[in-house]
Amino acid sequence: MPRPTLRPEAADARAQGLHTIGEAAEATAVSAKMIRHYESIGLMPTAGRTFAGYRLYAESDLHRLRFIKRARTLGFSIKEIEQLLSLWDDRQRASSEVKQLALQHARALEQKIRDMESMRATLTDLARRCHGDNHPECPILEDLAGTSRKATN
Amino acid sequence: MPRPTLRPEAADARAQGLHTIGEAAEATAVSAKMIRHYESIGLMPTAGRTFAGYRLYAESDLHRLRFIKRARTLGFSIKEIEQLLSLWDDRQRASSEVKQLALQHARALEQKIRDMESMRATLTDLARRCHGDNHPECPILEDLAGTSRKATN
DNA sequence: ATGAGGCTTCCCACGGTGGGAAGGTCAAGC
DNA sequence: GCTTGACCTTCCCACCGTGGGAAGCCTCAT
Repeated sequence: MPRPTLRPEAADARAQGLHTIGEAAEATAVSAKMIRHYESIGLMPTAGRTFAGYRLYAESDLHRLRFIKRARTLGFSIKEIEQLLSLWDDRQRASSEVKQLALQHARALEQKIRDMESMRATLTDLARRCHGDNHPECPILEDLAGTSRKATN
Repeated sequence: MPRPTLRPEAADARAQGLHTIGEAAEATAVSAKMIRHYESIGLMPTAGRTFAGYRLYAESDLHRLRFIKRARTLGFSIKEIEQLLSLWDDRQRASSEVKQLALQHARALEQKIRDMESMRATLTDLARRCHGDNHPECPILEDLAGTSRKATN
């Protein structure tokens, strides 16, 4: 995704509606650190620069950053976001691939949720059976040590 | 948690019921790699060695490794496991601290579960509304791009 | 004695994010 | 004009937990 490197003066940049990385960060809730990172891994196109070397961002870049932010919030991995972005860039493509990605991710989430729910249930059960007083006996430690007779999961 | 460094011959070690790291790994489902790692970060005591430098593990070590394994399975972090182990080592201590740790961890899990459940719901909703056919319009991409009118979360 | 397979240490990778140092630049105020 | 402070740049390091792999010993069975 190469893009011509612009090298306007800073003042010109403002006039053209371009934003510095700090402004882009504020506008998209993606830290400047992460914006540079996304550029370095190719998730964002190589940013244009002022003569002084400051990165410049147009509205379309902010749009893309918000897309990434939203996808991260939904738990998509960087790899998955790469795919989503390429599908987004290529509007011609059928939506079935996108749906596929979304459902696959939803299934992965379901699995994780089940795992964590199981952990949570075990923990609250153990905690319920633990007096939590001065007595040394504690079902939680017993479970972890494998010395309790009734395993809870 | 220093422990006298034993330096028996390998044959002696077997006779004393000691295990190599590979045997310990198999017996506890903790990889040899991770056992060394846990030693390096102080979660496991410095292992005794044969003259040849091989690490040796007694039953109590396997016990501790199983404890760690179980706690990791329950999603405790290394830091939390450190605390749990110190509570375990010091049986005198009241069980209230353990209960505290368990409940705290359970609450953290609940939060994560809620977050992931929210993501999952959004994704399945978007997928449901996506035709998944050859048409380019796709609510999923629209949501990510922020162009859809009804946000789903 | 040889070879397979275990063990040792050491370094590197992942994903995703943050911290911080050292240095250049911009805009505002005097 | 010059200083000051906020911003930008690059670069390296950290976290957590785990795995991969290289190079070099060690042990045991044949």
